[in-house]
Amino acid sequence: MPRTEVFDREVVLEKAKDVFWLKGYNGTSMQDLVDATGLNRSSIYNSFGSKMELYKGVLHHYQKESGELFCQASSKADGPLDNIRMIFLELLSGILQDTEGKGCLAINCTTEMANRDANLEHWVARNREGVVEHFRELIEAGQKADEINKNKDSEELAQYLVTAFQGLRVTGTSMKDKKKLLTIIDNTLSVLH
Amino acid sequence: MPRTEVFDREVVLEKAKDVFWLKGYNGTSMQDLVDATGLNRSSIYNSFGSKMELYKGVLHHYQKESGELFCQASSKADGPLDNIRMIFLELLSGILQDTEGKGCLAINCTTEMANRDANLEHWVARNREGVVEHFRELIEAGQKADEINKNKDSEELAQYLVTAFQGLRVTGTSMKDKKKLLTIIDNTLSVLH
DNA sequence: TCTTTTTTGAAACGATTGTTTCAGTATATT
DNA sequence: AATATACTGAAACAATCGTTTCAAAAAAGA
Repeated sequence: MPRTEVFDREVVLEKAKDVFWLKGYNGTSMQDLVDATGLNRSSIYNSFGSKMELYKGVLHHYQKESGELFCQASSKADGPLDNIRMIFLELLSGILQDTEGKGCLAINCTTEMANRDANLEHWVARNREGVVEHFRELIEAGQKADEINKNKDSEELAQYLVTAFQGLRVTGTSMKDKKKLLTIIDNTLSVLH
Repeated sequence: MPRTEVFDREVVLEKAKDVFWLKGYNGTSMQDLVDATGLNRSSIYNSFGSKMELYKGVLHHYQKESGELFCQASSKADGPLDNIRMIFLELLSGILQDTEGKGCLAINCTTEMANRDANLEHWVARNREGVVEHFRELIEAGQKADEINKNKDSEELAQYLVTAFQGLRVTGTSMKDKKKLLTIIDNTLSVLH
């Protein structure tokens, strides 16, 4: 009976994501989204409701695929500690490739929007907790494998690593010296020993 | 002959700062600035030129007074290493007092605007360099006083500390657990030993 | 007090904001 | 092929955007 959606929802979210990522929520106009997605205004409202709902859809989509960085790191890594190092090296690679200065969508959302919308605030907090847990598991595995100091609390170390991770992402926006960024990573990871 | 300005430029910048800080550049309207400063629209344009020029004036004003945190830390500190710790504790205090979730104006500018305006990009980079230098001086003093590991490069440690500082500020926006934030600081500073 | 200079207030500017409307088109099922 | 459904396109919505305009008001020096 009904006509089916002619566009791929995931592809649209991907394209919308790029715009929000580059320009931020308030810096992105509906016209920007129309241009970027190729959809008509009414189609966007028909399928996503509003600009804010589209933004939240983009964040949800981003969260699903943000595990990619961790998968990539995991596949290249030799053991838990090296896995953690690889995560930071993947971040470094992302920073150096980020010629547009888009930064991190989650951090951009944190600094721009989290204090204006309770839903976004919760999303940011939960997203962070997910990364903390991933780090914690890697740290505990590293402690079992005697690669990481067993006297240190894995939760505390994980909180520390996520903070360092976010800091590196912010630093990488205004400072793209590879050598300096590498020494920052080395110093960061030295806490695990 | 001329009529003098009836308002205090610094006070206006201070009030405008609060709005930009809370809502971001794109999230702040000219009407918001009129309401917050109490000035008339034409007075703002007469004295500051445009919204963007006012924003840059606010950043300049912010930079001048941002040294306050470091002064406060310095006055309370007992030696260079303790000074560094005090800087992080002052940041922690600021995070816990920041009930509106304003975050850090410099970081907000970095993530929202630095990739859209070359002037702001340079401001962010120079602002960061200033903090790096302050940390480097404290580190070198700490090394001379045998409080900080002399085998580590002071510039590299300073870069690391600034990154950690920025990370803590971002983390503090979505996670306000004082105990956890304190252990993050402890882990961060353990690199200096 | 008169003159000169600048700020002030209010209104209006065109452009753009996010959103809605609706007639027309396209498609999957009956 | 007919029908039912919902997507598409273009125009228009009121509201707000950043900015400009200009006459009136205010204050310092003459």
